[in-house]
Amino acid sequence: MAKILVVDDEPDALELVGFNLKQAGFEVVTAADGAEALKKARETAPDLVLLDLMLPEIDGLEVCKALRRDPATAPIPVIMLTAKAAEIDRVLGLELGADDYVTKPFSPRELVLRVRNLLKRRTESAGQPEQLVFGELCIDIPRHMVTVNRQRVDLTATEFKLLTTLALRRGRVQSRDQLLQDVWEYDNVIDTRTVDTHMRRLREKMGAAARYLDTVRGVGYRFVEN
Amino acid sequence: MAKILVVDDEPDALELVGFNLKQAGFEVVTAADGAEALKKARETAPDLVLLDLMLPEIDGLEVCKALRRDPATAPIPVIMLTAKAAEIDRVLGLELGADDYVTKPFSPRELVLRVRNLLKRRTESAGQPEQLVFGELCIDIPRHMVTVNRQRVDLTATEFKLLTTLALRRGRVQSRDQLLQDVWEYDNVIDTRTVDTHMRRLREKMGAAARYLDTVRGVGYRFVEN
DNA sequence: CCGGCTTGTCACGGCCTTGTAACCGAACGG
DNA sequence: CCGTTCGGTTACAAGGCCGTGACAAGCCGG
Repeated sequence: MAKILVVDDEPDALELVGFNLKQAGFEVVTAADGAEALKKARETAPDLVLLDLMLPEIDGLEVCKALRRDPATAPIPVIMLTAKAAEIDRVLGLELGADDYVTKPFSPRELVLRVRNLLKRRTESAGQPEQLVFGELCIDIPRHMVTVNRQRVDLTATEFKLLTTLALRRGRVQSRDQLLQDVWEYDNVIDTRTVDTHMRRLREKMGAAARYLDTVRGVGYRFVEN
Repeated sequence: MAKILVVDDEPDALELVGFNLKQAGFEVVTAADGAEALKKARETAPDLVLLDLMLPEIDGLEVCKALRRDPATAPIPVIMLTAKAAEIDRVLGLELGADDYVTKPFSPRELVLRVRNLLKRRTESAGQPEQLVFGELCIDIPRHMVTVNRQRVDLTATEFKLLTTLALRRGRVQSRDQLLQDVWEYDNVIDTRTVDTHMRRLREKMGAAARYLDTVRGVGYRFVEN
């Protein structure tokens, strides 16, 4: 699902938070101090950072500021973890760029809820188009529905994901390996020829609209407009 | 249908507006000055106020402001009636809380149209609809009641929430995880197959109306209209 | 304290999806 | 013009997904 960097100097807290997030289906990366946090934030490109306010050496607020200064990590939302519920700290944290805060002790539910909310807000405001229309072809992502000439086309889950992945990166050629990563999600046990079979099934089902699916010999596939 | 309070000091105008609104099927209450308007607004709880800008003693703008100050009348939409088309007045009126304005002389059609539009906007923006009707299926959210072909269907709390969650996001496919989040509220201990069991129970109870509950293999469930 | 209702889990089975292998035509390079 | 490589096509077996029935634990009213 989403990758989360958890920063806390107490191993117990790290363990607890990590466990709950993993339970909720998140991928978890940890860091024990500010320097490590900044390093891992750049290296692993997490979708969200859970940052303890109280850290040795570098303060949590400093880490937050540093994250914001680095263009590579600036857009990553930060949730501050703090034991003090003091309003000053909250405001300060928000002013310094934290997107939300949770006070210790927190319930796992609350934590997961905050994380999910923040991620949802981000992805929503990132605003991927919900509907892709190319001539007679219409792809409605939330409805999981594809039509060609107003006629419904029945696609399986994998076929749909393959089509949308190509359509969202239209124009750009995607290698089979790339597609396996995006559509099959890092299941690199899978043969690259599998992609070909799925492309064939897609083309067969899409009839006239198959012309949007272009093969680039020796490289991969691409979605062509027009 | 809806109750409308018309405020104007000229009896002729009152008569004219009242007649047209009644013709259009509205219930009409009248007031000849600001004091009476405020009194009747509190007493009769109209769905909308049609307010002349030029009033003796208390100005229309003052009446509008007063309506907004009183919590009992604050949410009622106000349409301002004015002879001067001056932009300043319009902005002022809107800033002071009027929701729309109509300039005199106005056509009855225009007036009724504005009233209808404003009422529609209000009920729509009042957030979620209270009743969802799809052919033979009727879901009454505040009453926690579902009927199919005018026949009551007895749903448990979970079943009802599952149905309304799907119906409110109708069209969109919801993954099992998403449904667990929305219906079971972040109790992430629960098995995703539980959703299937509840869907089965829902379908069983809903008889003919089960056709609205659509399975999207490999993805989740969705509520389909028609 | 009992009995019924709600609710989460599990096992079973059919069907569809899906990954892979084999075959073959097309493209490409020399 | 031929050989090689790449990708389209076909067929198939394994496995996943989901509907279904059954069941036990929890909860609540009587």
